[in-house]
Amino acid sequence: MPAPASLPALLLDWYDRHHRRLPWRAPPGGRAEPYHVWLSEIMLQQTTVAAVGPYFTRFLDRWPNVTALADAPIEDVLAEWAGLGYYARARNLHKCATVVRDDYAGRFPETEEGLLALPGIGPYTAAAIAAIAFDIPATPVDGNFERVMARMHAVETPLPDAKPELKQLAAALTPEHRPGDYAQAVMDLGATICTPRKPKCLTCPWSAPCAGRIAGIAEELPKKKKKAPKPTRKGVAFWIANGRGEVLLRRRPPIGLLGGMVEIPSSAWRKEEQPLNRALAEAPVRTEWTKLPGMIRHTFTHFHLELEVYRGRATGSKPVDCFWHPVEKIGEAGLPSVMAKIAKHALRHT
DNA sequence: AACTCGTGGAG
DNA sequence: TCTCCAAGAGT
Repeated sequence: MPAPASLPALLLDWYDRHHRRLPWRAPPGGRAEPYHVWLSEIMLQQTTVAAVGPYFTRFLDRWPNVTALADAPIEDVLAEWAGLGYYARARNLHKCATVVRDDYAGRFPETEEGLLALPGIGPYTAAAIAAIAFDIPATPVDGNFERVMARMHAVETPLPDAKPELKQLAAALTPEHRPGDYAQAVMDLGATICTPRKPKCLTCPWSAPCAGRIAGIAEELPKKKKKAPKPTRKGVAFWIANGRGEVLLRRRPPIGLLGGMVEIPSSAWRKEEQPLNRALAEAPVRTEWTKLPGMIRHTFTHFHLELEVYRGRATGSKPVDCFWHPVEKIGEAGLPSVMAKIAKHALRHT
């Protein structure tokens, strides 16, 4: 009578039969490039595989290695990242590339601790790169890992309080053999079988030993604390054209919300409705304004935004902190999504 | 420790 | 429409 397969072995067997071919994964039998693993893991932070795909391909096409990325102007990196969100990732991505170029001769450090010290690389990403690129038995505990462990061990403590316990349970299970494939297997399991809603326990390779399934509470796990409701902020955006088919844009301050990104100038975004003349006084130029119909609605991580759009023409010199950009090339301006939404709305009413 | 920081798809 | 949420990190 053969001994029952270990949990990791069970999952690796499932992974070998079901794993998805993704642009950043090495072909079967091949070795994953640290640069590819790093770039994909940064992009995948709080971001879906579907959203990352085209960005990863474009970055790799434009900057085929970490030194090329480090040599690029930060403005180019931010423009290429536009639309993917969480722009501090792009700022830290470029900073990290320069550190790897200048302090590590263009090669990523091959230890979890070394990776953890780099900008934009936290506990999850350091473990992911270590395991996937360097075959180190590290445990990258992401949302998938937490959900799978909470169910497997029927942990009823709500997140985020349960994080230390879930991390410990995950680490105790990490195999010495194929740790990178194992980590990706757990994440694939969480993404396709052990999903937040309606987990497919009938086809799960870990169904038999799963305490959450046995107790009939798998779908209720992990428990989470309730989130605070999002407030709404309001403002006025300014679509300002000149006589040469150009629109006035501006670069935001280098930190904070949309830090370093190109924007369509707007008034401050306030919690309360503001008098129109106060908002217009915050425009980068003084001119005659036409209110465009409708409104822009956009939701950020922690607040809703409502923007009215006013169109105007600039005749004099441009404000010092702004620049002109051809309207027909607005798609290449590197606008974050909320700004692209404003531009689309303005062009529809021009 | 709690808060900030985007976006688009799913239900 | 509205909430949830996806391979988290920095402060």
